[in-house]
Amino acid sequence: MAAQRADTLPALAEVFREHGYEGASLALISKATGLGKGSLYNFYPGGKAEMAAAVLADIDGWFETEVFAPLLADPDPQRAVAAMFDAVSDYFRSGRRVCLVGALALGEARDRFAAPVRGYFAAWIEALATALVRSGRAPAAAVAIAEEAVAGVQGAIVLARALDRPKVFERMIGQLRERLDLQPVGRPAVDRTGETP
Amino acid sequence: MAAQRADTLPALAEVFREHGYEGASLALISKATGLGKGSLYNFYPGGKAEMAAAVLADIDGWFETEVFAPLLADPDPQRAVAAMFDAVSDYFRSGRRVCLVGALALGEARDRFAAPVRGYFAAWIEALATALVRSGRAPAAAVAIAEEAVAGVQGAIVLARALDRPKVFERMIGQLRERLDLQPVGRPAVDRTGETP
DNA sequence: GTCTATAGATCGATAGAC
DNA sequence: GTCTATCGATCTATAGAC
Repeated sequence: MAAQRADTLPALAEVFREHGYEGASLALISKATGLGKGSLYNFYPGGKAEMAAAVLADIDGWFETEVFAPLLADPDPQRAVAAMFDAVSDYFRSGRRVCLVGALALGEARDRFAAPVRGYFAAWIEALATALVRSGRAPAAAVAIAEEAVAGVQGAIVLARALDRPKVFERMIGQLRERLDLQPVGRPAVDRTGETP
Repeated sequence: MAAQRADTLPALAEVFREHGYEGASLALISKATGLGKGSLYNFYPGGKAEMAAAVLADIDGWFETEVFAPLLADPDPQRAVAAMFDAVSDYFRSGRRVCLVGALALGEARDRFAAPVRGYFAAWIEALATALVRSGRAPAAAVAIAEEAVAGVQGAIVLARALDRPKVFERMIGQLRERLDLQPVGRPAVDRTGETP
């Protein structure tokens, strides 16, 4: 059914997001991927830890190309920042979808994945701060604002899930947009369920 | 060793914070509390679920009396909001200590504790919004700002832990203080390790 | 490459002595 | 009230047939 290891990543990511690292048992993973344990260990000899690491790398790669790279390279940094908010709002399904990286940072397996977790957030903050500097902000202020925005996204996910109100996520993203002096670009909020990592 | 069930709550809370709900095995809990499984089931016949529920109730009670009530009742609402930031900064150990309620909202056991998790955040937002209204804000704006502040605290914890930089937490709390037009009251940052839930 | 069967450890929970 | 012993279930991981 799964010709390559990469084909299993979306299902794997969903299981880890929904159940956490400890809660994602091989039985759940087997059901979600449609693969027996033997097949899973064929793709991931390192077992569950390697599966989670592969998912993290996949997520990091997606953000790298879809979010961080445009922030660093788009000739119009303001537009790049606006596109970032569109992308994260889509990616996190208006807060209905958990950020696996953030959940791992809070959760039980924190030490095990400390390096990739730190790298993800550091790259995000650095890319956003770079865009803010290119749009005219002072470097020190840019970093502070970037940290505030990235943390704001994470906090919005926590709060929207805790209250079970996706509108809270949307409202907070809107507030962050305003604080970064941007308007939504109005990209259609297409449903991309299962498409992105 | 533990004369009453309440005596076990601090150790229980720490285990759940450090390992999450699924990761907090009875073996870990037994070691942290110094009690055998038999004693634990004597205090908590419902097992691990009842232990976590008791911890959540304890945390909620602490915030209710130490944070929410002053926000609602302090004759000087500005001072109450400033005291709130002092209290949460102490409580979360500058981001070194995870918010168990937030972690549960993101994590595996989300559905099981949905009601107390929602109640905690709803009470916090309502109390903060009330204080903001009493200090002169429009009701609608007060709720939006309160949500932003509560989510900001949660995001600050995620980011500070992910980056392993407590200073990030402190800086973000400072930004939130400014946004709510407040100055730190300069209460000494005493170490209260193990004292609060 | 995928499966079933199973090992070995650990899980939550219970029973019963003291 | 606290302990030890233990149950049955579930866990991760492996072995080996196909």
